[in-house]
Amino acid sequence: MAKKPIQYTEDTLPKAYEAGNFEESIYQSWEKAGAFKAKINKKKKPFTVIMPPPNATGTLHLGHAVMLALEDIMVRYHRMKGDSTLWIPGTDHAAIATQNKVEKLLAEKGITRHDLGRKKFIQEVEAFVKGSQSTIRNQVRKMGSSCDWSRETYTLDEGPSLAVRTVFKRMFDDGLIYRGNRIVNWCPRCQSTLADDEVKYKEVQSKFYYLKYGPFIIGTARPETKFLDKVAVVHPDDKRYKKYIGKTFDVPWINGTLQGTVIADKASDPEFGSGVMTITPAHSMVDFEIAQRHKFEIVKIIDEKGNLTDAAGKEFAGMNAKLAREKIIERLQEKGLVEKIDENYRHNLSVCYRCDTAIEPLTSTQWFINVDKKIPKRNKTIKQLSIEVVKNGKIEILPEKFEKIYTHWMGNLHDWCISRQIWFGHQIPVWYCDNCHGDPIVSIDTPAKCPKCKASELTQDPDVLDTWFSSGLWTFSTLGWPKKTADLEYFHPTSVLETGYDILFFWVARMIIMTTYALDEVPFNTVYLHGLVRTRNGEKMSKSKPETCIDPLDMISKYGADALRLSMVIGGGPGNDIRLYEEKIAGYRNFVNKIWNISRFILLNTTAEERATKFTKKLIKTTADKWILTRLQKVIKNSTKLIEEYSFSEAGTQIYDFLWSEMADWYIEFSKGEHKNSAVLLHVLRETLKLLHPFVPYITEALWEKTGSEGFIMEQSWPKYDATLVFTADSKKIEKIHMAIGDIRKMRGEYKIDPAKKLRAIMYGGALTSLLIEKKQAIMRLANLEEITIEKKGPKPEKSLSVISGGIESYLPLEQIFDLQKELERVKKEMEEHEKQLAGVNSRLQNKAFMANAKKEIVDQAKQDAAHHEEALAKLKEHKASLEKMAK
RNA sequence: GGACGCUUAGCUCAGUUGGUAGAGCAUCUCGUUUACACCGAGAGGGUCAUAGGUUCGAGUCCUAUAGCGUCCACCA
Repeated sequence: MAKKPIQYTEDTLPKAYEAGNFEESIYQSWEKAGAFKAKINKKKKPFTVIMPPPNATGTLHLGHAVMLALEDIMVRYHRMKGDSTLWIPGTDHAAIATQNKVEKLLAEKGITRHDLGRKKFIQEVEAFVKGSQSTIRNQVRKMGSSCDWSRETYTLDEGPSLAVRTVFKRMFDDGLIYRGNRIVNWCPRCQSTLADDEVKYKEVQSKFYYLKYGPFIIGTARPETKFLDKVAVVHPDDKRYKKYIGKTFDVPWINGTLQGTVIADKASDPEFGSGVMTITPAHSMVDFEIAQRHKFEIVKIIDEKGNLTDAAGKEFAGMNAKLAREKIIERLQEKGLVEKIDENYRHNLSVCYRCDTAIEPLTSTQWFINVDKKIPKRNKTIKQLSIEVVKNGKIEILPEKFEKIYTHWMGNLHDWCISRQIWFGHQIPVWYCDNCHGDPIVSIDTPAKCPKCKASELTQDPDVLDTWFSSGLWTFSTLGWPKKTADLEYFHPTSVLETGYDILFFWVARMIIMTTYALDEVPFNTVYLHGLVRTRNGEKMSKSKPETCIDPLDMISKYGADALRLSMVIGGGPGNDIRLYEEKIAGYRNFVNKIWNISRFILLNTTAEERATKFTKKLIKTTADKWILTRLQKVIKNSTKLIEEYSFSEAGTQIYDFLWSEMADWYIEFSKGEHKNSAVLLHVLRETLKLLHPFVPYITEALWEKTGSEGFIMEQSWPKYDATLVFTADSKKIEKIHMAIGDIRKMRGEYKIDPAKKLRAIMYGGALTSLLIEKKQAIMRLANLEEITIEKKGPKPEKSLSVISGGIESYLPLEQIFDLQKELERVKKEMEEHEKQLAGVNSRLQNKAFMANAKKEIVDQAKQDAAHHEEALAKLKEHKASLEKMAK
């Protein structure tokens, strides 16, 4: 760091704070000093946050920026509070997303992954990841994130990979992971399964066909799946069809005649269409479940490529299912089986959330996690465990409303399909024996030979795991599990998980599932969910509309990371979306600059010796000193409480208001006069910088150094509320002085007195007279007076403007001004205001019910208010009379 | 279809257990006084979405309605 100058001058301190000149070097010196490094200290409480790992190949967007800002606030606050604080950064391999990206790059060269083969393709992906990983790391640094880089983890690192295989093996042994032929969401483009929540819906318009099915009319949007619909389902209570239940009959159908059976099941909605539906178990989730309940045969009609199977009959087999639709309808029409076709059917089409391709539900042999099976020895399902920890408060979700949403989602969770037919990711730790084709071999390490036939020709399952499987282990796989590390023992469960509410199900729920299962421990105690960043008009920022997007990196270089952080944190709460626009960021840049200039004033007006002197109570001198110290205690108390409650916005706002409206607008103004007290100026500044540090780490660190303070501000202790620095009575006196100055300013403004004109004033201060005398210079300067007469009390000066508030009477002799009429108007207006207020208060005081029911403090306050207004009115009345007399 | 949230000054939002509405930006007027024009002083601007109810008293609690939004489920 730069050498501390003995005395600052206008030249050594620039007028404006240029974030770009400070941020990088400050971050480097923190990192170099090891200030982010967490240390285990059993005497201290741990505070642990794991960073939701950005995609290794991504770039920083506003979602990351909000996340980093909020997490850094929590982390810096706890570090200053003295907790052993750990924030682990990391990156995610993001299986499908990354593979798609690399495939796209290869496609530009006309290569497919199959041309390369698995091994070479993975090398290609890994090279790509290595190249772009450093980008996101540096961008995370730019935000000022104080995370422990020595513990950085990548989801494909050896540690997390071992954790993945270990959990897989254990779940398999516990019978929770199984391989089964079940219906899954299949993306024909990605050629892979998707989890239920990776499916999105898109409204489309299509044809809807009404077909004659034996004695019934059935409706469908997808006739190409209906070849083998042998079962018609009616609602058990539907009187129209009761007589058919259990009957079988011949149905003329696409390829000849089928034998149809009618069954009853509540899944059929009597209100919808004709109230009869046929089922296609292999290609509809609902139908699959009905078929399972009734143990019907499940035949695949469409294969993984989207083509019709042999089950469609010779004529149709091998055709693309969608293209075959018209042909099938033609066939049905020939047979007179088409009742009618609705051309304008609107419905939701399920599509892949990655590539927007229509999902084909189909049956396939995949790996699943059974969510409804009891865990051996624990006698509970993972679903039950996951619901329980939220219900009993071991995990608190903020905002609270998401607890309900979470519980509902978890309650309806189906078995989780975890295998993906892609190459990039954690390959499933299962091997098949090429010799005896026995049971799958599940193993943490690559097995040498088949345990059954001892053959060494083993083939590993080609599939990889859903990326959320490894993310689900993230709180403990980053800490070394399955090894019993000191980190794991000390830092787990983590304290807060902070992330966007859009990945509550994808990730947060998965972490709860996996951690309660594997560790019998919650992954975190609190979940803080932030909202989406939107444009000024509330639109989503989307990459497809670049004009709506704000690039956080642009904003950092333009306004500084501190300003960007504030603009995303202030005005937002948990779960609420944040509207962000450039003027807002500029506004907080102005505040950051204000911090700079407050400090600049103090630095220019103090000596190096003063800066080296420790603050003690003996150095308190004036009433104003006591006032600012009292206000400081209040803001320390409030902001601490608010941060503890996760109300970062309100905490930040209070510190902001304190510094700007109290410290700068009043205390510094007072300090320009005869009562400058360097010790208090410096003390309040230092304490406020500490309070601000979690929000705006860079400028506070820069100024900490300039004030000649020891060490880093990020390593200082969080300010403590000190009741001995609270001076309530003196504090109130100062506020009355503020009011009196405000009154004179208002009179000048309303009366349109030339602002440059210095006035003469008379003030009667009553009990505050001595303080008025003490602050005489300041009052003259702030109200722009050339002469002031201060008395305890006295007769109302003839021919003068007057205002009374807080027990101080202020008069501006009128010969300086000329417009009597205006002053009369103003006095009338002021009287009206007092009368209005008085009427309100009196109506309450005269209300017997109010007097009987309201709390004592409220009644007392009302009485005081009434007295105050009455007194003011009396004085104003007198003043008005004299004005009227003059006017005549 | 189910659940939830929002509606407060022109804009973005605060408003703590019910006590009579606030901030920032924008607008208007004025201003170079020991930091800051990325600033200072002052002003205007709200029947707190609507209609009922509880209460001495409702922006705040309850009910209904409207508009907007989000999530879940997807209907063959």
